[in-house]
Amino acid sequence: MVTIYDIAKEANVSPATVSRVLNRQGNVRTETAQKVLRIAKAKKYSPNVMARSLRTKRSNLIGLIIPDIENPIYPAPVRGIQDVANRKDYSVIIHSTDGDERKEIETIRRLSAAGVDGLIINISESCTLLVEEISKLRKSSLPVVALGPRHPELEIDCVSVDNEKGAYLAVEHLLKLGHRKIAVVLGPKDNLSSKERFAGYKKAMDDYCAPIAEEWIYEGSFKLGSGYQAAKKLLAEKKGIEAIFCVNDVMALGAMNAIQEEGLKIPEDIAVVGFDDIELAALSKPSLSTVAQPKYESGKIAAELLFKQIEGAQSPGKYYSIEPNLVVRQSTLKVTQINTS
Amino acid sequence: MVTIYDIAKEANVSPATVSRVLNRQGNVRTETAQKVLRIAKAKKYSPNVMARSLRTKRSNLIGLIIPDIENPIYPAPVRGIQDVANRKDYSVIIHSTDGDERKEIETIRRLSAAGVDGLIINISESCTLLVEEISKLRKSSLPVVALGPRHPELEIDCVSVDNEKGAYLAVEHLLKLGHRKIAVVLGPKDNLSSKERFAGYKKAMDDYCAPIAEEWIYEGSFKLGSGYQAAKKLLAEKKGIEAIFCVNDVMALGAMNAIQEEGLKIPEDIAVVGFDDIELAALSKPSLSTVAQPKYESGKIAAELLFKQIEGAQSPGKYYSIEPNLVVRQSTLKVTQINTS
DNA sequence: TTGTAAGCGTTATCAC
DNA sequence: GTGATAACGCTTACAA
Repeated sequence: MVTIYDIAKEANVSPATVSRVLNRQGNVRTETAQKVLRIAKAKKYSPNVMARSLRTKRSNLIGLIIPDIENPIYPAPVRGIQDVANRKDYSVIIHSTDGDERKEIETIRRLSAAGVDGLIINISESCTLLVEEISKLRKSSLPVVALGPRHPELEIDCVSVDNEKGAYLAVEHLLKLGHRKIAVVLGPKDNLSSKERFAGYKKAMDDYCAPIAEEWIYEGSFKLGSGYQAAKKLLAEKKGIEAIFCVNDVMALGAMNAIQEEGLKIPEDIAVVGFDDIELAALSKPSLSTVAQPKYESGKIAAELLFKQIEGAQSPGKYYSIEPNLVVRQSTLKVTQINTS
Repeated sequence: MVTIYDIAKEANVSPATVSRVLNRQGNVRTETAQKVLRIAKAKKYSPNVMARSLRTKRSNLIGLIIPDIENPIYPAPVRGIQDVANRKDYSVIIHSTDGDERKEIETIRRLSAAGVDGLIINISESCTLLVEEISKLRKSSLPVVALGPRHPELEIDCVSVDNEKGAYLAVEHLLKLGHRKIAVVLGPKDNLSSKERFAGYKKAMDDYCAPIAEEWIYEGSFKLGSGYQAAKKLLAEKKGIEAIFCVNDVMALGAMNAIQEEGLKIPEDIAVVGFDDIELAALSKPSLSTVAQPKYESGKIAAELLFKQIEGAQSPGKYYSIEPNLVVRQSTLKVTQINTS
């Protein structure tokens, strides 16, 4: 490994000067600077990042904590984060914690000990210990931003899609199509996104004076199978349901499978709408109406907020809400529209 | 920040002793050790990783370079790598380089300068500069393993699915079903996986004495649209094709869309088989027969190989081939089988 | 069993 | 403009 001392010796200058040149701090004669640069290049010098970090307290690393990179909603925001980080000469360390609070806390500690310059965390459930841990980070003045639903007690920058509004759009769409008996398939009960989306469902139903029956509400797990189960159960009970709003696409796909297995037609017999707009949604038969959220964008914005903090800005714990938009496809077309499309 | 000096002072011992305790090196009286541990805990000491790395030349970081985390074939191996790394108290830095050789080389340099203890690289195309760069790493004795197709000139550990065999299985399956005129939709022409899969196609055709026509070979881009285009073209030319083998599922899905648009039935009129077994494959209508590869596993194995090197094993540039397996679904059922299933 | 002290490769504060 | 030199926080011979 070649150090600034090696270069200094060869250039007949002090290591300090070499450092100054390499960091373009000025205050060096152009001649000397060029000599140093030339030698550094010849010797293929590359700075020791560890040593530099030790001195400067900057690692050019940011940490990212998500539940699971295998969940198809994460790769896009991750890529958004990578892109802005890499452009700033930063690398990103990614941990999948399965939304397990203990793992999350452990990872937070590990990463802050590793000296990351900032942290982006996706909080899926509201856990008190986790919230405490994050508050500690804030106090230690490590830049942090939350990606995903905001936790009410957490005073940190947060970027998330407006889940309530998205759900409202989806359900309103069903209502406008003339449906009244609209079932809803939720995620795990502590899940923040699910809660927000459920709130949107209720608001839309209220606004359109559609009564909500307890028996239309099904608590799922975000997984394909649970959407399938939900639809099977809902149909078996013969509640006369006209449409189903699933709080994510994966469950909606499962539900569609179940509905078709029962010999019913979508959307003629039952309309289905999801949430997320995963790639699959456009390709299923029928294609799935859903709520799209700019996922890459949300990662990008989160990273930009983080870098603002890293570069010294005070973070007021602002909430950046991303506008969702409704994507109408075949799973909710009016019957009369079907032949036309 | 609390350092070992703070603890040393409070415990009336030397920093060296604190270090010994914290690293459980033994040679410390149990009493002293316990006192140190207690104080460290009370003061919420956590070691400065930068300083430690500077001394030990170990960062507990590994780097991972892939084309694009948004490509659905990567999250699973990534997760496999994360899991084995995290269990060993390592974190993983992930870069998406879009398979751009310049970015790849830049990232390799950045990561090795950052002091990662090892590198896992997914090489999708065979670029001479990249190969050179990787050889350099090997010479500098940085542990490296390749994930994905092996580059012939590269003497490094490599784990990849046996693409040729997988393709062979897929095409053999079609042949056994009685098809002879089997078209193939390839990826970009320099892509290594695509080449290997094409080789499997040819071998199977040869083995079953099925002639191959130049006009059945279509060069795609791995993207949905290119599968669609391919099928449209193949059908328009009326070559009497009976089946299509697409070297990845995404193109196969596109092809199925096109076939159905042309009013043809799958598999009655045309059979389709893909490669990858992405989640979508099971859910499409009809569901897609394809070649599955244990993706999570492959990441896991790659990481395990890397850690063997990190822990001191010599790497002989071994090639670990992962067995693919054929998944038969509706897109290739014999007509007579369809009603039964 | 414990302490002293010399680095690891930088950066940054002084002087000159 | 440039050069000593003292950190940064840790590990590890070598002494004691």
